[in-house]
Amino acid sequence: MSSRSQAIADILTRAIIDHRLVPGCKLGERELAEIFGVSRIVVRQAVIRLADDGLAQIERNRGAFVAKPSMQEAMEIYDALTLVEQGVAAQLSERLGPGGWAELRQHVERQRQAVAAGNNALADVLGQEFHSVFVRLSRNKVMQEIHAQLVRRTTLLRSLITADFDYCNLLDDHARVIDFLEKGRLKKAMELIDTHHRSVVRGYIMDRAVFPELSPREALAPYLGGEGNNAAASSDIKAGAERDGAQIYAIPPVNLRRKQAGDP
Amino acid sequence: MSSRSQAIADILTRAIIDHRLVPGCKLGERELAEIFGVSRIVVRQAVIRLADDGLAQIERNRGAFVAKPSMQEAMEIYDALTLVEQGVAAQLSERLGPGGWAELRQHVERQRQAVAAGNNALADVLGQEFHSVFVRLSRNKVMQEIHAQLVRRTTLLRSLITADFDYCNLLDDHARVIDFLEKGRLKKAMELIDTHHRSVVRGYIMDRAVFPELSPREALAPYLGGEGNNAAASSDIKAGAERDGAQIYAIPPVNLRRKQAGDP
DNA sequence: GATATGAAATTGGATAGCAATTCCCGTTTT
DNA sequence: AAAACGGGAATTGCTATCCAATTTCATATC
Repeated sequence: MSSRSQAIADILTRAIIDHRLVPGCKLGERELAEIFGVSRIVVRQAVIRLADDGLAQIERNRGAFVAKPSMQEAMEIYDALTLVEQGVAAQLSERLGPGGWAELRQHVERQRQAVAAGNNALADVLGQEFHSVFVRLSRNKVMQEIHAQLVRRTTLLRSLITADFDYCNLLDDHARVIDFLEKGRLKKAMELIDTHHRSVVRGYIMDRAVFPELSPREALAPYLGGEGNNAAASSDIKAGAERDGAQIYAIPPVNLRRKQAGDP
Repeated sequence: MSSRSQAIADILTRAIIDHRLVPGCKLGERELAEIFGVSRIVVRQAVIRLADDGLAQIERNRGAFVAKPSMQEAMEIYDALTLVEQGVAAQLSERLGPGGWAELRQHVERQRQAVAAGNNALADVLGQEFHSVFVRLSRNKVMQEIHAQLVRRTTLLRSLITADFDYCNLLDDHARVIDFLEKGRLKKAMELIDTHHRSVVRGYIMDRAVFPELSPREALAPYLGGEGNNAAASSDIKAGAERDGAQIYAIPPVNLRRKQAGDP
């Protein structure tokens, strides 16, 4: 099925979006090869995949590092995500059948229950999944893959900021988008998608990095042994015992929106 | 700047979108390694890149082949392309300044001259380039990269079909899109983008291959300038007449996903 | 203290080789 | 004779080791 380098690329991707490997973290070939018990070449192939996905960056003769996106790039990613989801919304508003709307509502309901149960980690995962389900209903695999990549990159961005999400509010957005779309109020839905993402980015501006830096060996340990896929179960990471020396990657509080530099 | 495998991936990409390597063509590791004078490992890394781009497919223990997209996938690619360009159109209709509109019109004018001169090859290249310029004006690098990949895949599709394009007609579409957008008639413009792409797909009849099948050695010969690994030398194989621009190629000859370090 | 220098570490790549899988073709069986 | 079978031949996935180029860091020198 999947080659070994693909498997390793998947694990690294998982570790990155789980915030176990934080931006800037060195991905040394020799070290990773030892951790995974493979040769360096396999690791290199995996890292190339990550770089093509925008999750790592390779500097010649220096090695690979978990990508550290700039604020500019962060906004571009969210703009692209908005563009894609607005487009999908336009398609769904014309094409989606009752079953599709039901699936979306069911997903929102599951997230609502998670919030009610106080399971914020699960709610967070479901909140992200909603967008993927949304795009999946377009039945366009190419679009799905593009969207999935963008989502991975937004997840990476969360390592750089403290997100203080208001789950209820975002959840409400999801439900309202469904309502608007099913009633054919496409324009309203698209506006809401835009403001939804903007509100997420606004949460990003807040302040400082909170995820502790782990060594790759520590970070990857959970993915190696019994293959226990407890991503959703793993509760929040302790923010307090953070290494002081870690360079804080503060995102300057810039105005978010579309006013670009060369805007006439 | 770029590693060896990246350079080879670029050449292979170029050869594929130039229709010198046709879908289904075997990309044997040993053969390519011999052609490029590198080891198999470098070739494999390059081929993995192509596969991630959707330009090749790798079958375990069988090897890599130039991708042979299905009709379903072809439609999905064009749907995705339509979605992206409609979204960009919506952004540009609000944001783009006079300089941007002028650049677009200038591009159309150049293509018109090419058509008038009977240089169909150049007109074809310029026609594709228009879409890239269009997206570039959104000033969103992430979006540009997504779009560029989609364009590469549509170019691949042309190896599979008998296309007899009406350049004048498509050219006219470009001009009309600009007109609509500049006048704020966004909806009209978006409809036109849709029908524009649909008219291209309609020309696609995936019955027979129209491009002759070359052996990889023959196909790649033109890109191997004098033993040096100068990938840039391969830029003007087909659009040889067009050297003035030098700023952007019809299809980005490199995979732009890797971020360059000196990004201001 | 600032700079030049050299050793250590790391990456990019080459080569040889091995196990596994698939392909091909001749042989055997029905 | 046609189908089933089986054993190389070829190819891929991967390992191990080695080498060159580059970066980095520590030391020596001015």
